[in-house]
Amino acid sequence: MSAEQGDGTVGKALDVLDMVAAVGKPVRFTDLLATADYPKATLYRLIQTLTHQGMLSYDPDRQTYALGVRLVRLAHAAWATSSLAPIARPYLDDLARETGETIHLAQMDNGQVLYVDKRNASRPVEMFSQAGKVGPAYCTGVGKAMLAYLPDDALERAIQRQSFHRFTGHTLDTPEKLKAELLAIRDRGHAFDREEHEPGIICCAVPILTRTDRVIGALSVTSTTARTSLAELESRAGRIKDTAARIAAEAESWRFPEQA
Amino acid sequence: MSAEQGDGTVGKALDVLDMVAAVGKPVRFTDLLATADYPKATLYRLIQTLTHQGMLSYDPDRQTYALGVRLVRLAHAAWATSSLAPIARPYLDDLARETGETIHLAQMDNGQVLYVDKRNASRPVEMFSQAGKVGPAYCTGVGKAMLAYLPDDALERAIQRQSFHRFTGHTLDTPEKLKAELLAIRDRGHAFDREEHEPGIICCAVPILTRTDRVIGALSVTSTTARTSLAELESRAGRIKDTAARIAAEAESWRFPEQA
DNA sequence: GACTTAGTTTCACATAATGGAACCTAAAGG
DNA sequence: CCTTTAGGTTCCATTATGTGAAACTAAGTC
Repeated sequence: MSAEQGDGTVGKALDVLDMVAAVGKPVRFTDLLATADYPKATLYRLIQTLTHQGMLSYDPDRQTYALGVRLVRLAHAAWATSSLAPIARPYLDDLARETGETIHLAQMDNGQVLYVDKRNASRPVEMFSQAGKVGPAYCTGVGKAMLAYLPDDALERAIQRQSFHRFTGHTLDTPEKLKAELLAIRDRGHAFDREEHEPGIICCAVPILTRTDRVIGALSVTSTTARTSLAELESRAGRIKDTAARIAAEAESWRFPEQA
Repeated sequence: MSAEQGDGTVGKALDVLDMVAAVGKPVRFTDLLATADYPKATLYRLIQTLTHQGMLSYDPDRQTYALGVRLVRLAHAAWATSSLAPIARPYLDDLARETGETIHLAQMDNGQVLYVDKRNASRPVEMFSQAGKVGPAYCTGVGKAMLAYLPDDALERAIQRQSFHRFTGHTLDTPEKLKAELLAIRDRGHAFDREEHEPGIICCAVPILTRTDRVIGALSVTSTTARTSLAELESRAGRIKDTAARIAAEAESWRFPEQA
């Protein structure tokens, strides 16, 4: 939530956006001033610029700032541009229909898991209300699936900077346990979440890999211990892997259409 | 598509994002260099910064840049922060179910219409694939509904800078015709789109207004001339207005909960 | 009418962005 | 095999841009 102090002015501006995003509702100038430790004038100009650029919107009645419409436009493009999300859409639909379970599509975002899309057993797409969330990598099915297939150096870095929090009694809470688990995952080709993040919630996840074995995402089928056993979920593993492979294939052919 | 040359570095950086967004698929450095007229080194650093900040993602295999995940996170927050979209969601569902027609939720974005959410008669939410688009204000139902309730000065400005393009034979193509139409809309409380933007497409739209009559969005029921007549659509007007009023009420109470 | 509190502007100053040019590659051409 | 070209990256003197303390204004309080 605090300033990352990244690259120059642009970094600061994006910082401000993050702060506004973090609050989750329209903020007054002063609120931001309190959160950010930028001097008043600096923050002021930053906000002015962002507002001017359409990244923030200003409500003159209430004197509040909120994230602007330009973001929505950009995000729309991001979604469309992403090789993964739009391609995966119909596959997620199928998988959700077949399994009757909750489906997650995730990508790696700087050491964390970003849920990119979701299908809910009961309700249809909840884009933007459920997707877009981030979560820890080391204790979610999709997170572990992606970690397991990271190149060694990237994995090492990811593990080193990871801080472990025991969400439940099952959470893997040391680098060693995690590494052992990742090896096992690589071995069998799919990951489980055995109530490691939330009690009662289990899942089976597979990585989505390019031909060169680069991780571009992960796919999971999630359920509750009440509804489904881990063994039942594992019986789906083949089907999930198949789906992941199809998505990967299509993503690649779409993304690199020019090659012979 | 070309550089807007706005405020300083941040403006340029956002410009770059727009350019990447405009292409709609991963771009190489050179592609951008051709589009932007920034010097090589400048653009390079800009891109580096954006990549570093997670606003762009870099594919080292293909040496291409795409819009980054941070954008998705921010957009998620924008959606949640928006007083309108998340609140309107269930109402859109209801309206879609009742009418069996396509429903649009729109907001004003700097003189243009931004579609924020959509329900399709047949298919469920298509968030991000359909919403997020922008369109002209003067020849869409939602656009005119919002224009009609703008304060006089803002309206005047909006009309002045508007350039009129005749999309169909029915498009209102002069400021005068538009003004007359807007008065009529204000009079009856709802707007029509009489195939003004796309042939065969008609709609009935109402503005979403705060207690102080500020426009915060618009809501429309869209159909085709083949399916539905304008009169039939108008018969829904009361129902749509009612929905708009409920959305407005909830948006306000949520946004300004502190008042007595 | 003095006294906070919130937002906006100023201006001397220094950082951070600029961009021409040089420098790396790696692949294409002779 | 050596050259050329094109794509990509780094340098560095120059200066435009952004900085932030402080001054200022406009509303609320007491």
